[in-house]
Amino acid sequence: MELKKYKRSEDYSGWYNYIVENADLAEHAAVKGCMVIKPYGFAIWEKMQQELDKRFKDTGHSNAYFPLFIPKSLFEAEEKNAEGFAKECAVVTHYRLKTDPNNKGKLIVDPDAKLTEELVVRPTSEAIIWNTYKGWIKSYRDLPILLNQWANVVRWEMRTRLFLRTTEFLWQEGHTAHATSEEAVSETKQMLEVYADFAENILAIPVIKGVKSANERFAGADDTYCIEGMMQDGKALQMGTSHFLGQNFAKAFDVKYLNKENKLEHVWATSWGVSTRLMGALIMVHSDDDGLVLPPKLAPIQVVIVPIFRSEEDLAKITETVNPIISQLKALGISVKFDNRDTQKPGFKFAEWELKGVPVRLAIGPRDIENGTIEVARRDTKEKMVVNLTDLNHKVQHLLEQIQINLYQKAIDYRAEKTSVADTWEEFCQNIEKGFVMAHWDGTPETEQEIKNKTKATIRCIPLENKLEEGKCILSGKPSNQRVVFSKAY
RNA sequence: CGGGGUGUAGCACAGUCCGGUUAGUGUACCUGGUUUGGGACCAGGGGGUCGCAGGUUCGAAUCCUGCCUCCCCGACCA
Repeated sequence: MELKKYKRSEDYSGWYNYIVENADLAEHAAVKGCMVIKPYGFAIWEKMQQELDKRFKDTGHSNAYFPLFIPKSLFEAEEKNAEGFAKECAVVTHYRLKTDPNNKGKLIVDPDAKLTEELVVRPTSEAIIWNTYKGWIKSYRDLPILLNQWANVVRWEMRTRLFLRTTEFLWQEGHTAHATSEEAVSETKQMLEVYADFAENILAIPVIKGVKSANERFAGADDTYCIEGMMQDGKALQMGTSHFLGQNFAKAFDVKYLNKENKLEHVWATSWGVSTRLMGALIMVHSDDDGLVLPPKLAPIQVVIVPIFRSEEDLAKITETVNPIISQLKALGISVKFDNRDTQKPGFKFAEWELKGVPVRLAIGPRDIENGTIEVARRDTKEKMVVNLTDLNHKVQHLLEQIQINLYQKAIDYRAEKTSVADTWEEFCQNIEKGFVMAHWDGTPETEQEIKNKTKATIRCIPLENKLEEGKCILSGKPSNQRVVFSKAY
């Protein structure tokens, strides 16, 4: 373990990388653009999965699994989708290697093992799934289909960052099929609500729910809904999307059903996903110069107990006191780690568990044993207090709830502080450097592109439940009836 | 793909310009001792094809050529 080196305020991306690597979340792999998610990081992802999966099941979805490879002819069926992803697809062209006759001990691709049809490594699964749905759907009685899959996908991005954008990443993708447009739209919105609820109540990250402009829409969708969060550098991060796909994929894959009137109709579709990018959001929203700060609901270890001892006898006494505490906390559903290593000093352990973001730390030594007390420290505010052992269970339980709430509140306050309203172009240019700017827009892709060229800011979304008001576009001056969220984004 | 860096012990780096003992420092690791309420101290020790491949030279971490990695900035990013 080395001493901390990066400050959030001075070198944001250095700070971010430092936390990812030193909190044992992930590291760069031997493959360009890919990462190894380490056990501690993966434990957090598993908690996210559990929370999300429960919500998917509660809203009637089941899990399934589709292939990693998509034949090129299927992939290209939905034209816009194919076009949108074409330039970042990994493609399998051969299925065999052989020893190099000219270079002993080396392998070459066997030219005789060329595939007759190339396979696209999925960047998203609409194509393979809708090709499958074609065989499953004949009648309105077969609908809706409500599926989700947990999978890896590959998108050959030019530039990658741990968790935020990696060549291979883990995600879930929901793919549903419906008899009517209304039903599909309502599914799209329902899943957006699920994501928002998860983000705010579990990740403790406030999000803006909205619709994407045409420029930012998913390739192949009629509408893309999203949740957008603000990071501690004022930039936006798209944290989840839910797409209303209309009948685009049904038409591309010829998926029709007979309705009650015995007429053939194309099926309506949605898809929705969140990825390991959420790990990045979690880090960037809550953490500080001492390391990771985890919301209690996602912390693999919620409480760490650090004994302070000189001798074996001291430790034995402490262990005797601590054991019942551990059982009691565990009985309350709290995950506890007793760090009784005798190879590290307490100060070292304090720093290490702070770096790893454990929400609550308990320290207990001979002094406490004598007084029947224990020291309780919270990660988010660094406050310490000494409490009686008799009060401990409730105290800890309460504290975990408080930390969860406090992290959310801090994030929402920060966002409010960094969000401004702009009515002139000058104001806009000034404020966009700080964070979100609410401004009028004339609704055209050209204007949005122009603003992006000039400022690097994009429309993150048109907020749902937006209040309507008359105004003039920040750039073109043309009339507009609502403000949209502008920001620089990851 | 363009610009800028970078690659030397697990990690962070010095040494490279100007070639020349046995490649060094901090940290981590191992052993022993003293320590332990905020990242301990002392002593001893182990660990290196100096990114890879060629070349120049009596001699290369250092000079030359080619290739590659990773990072940062940009373009790209459903």
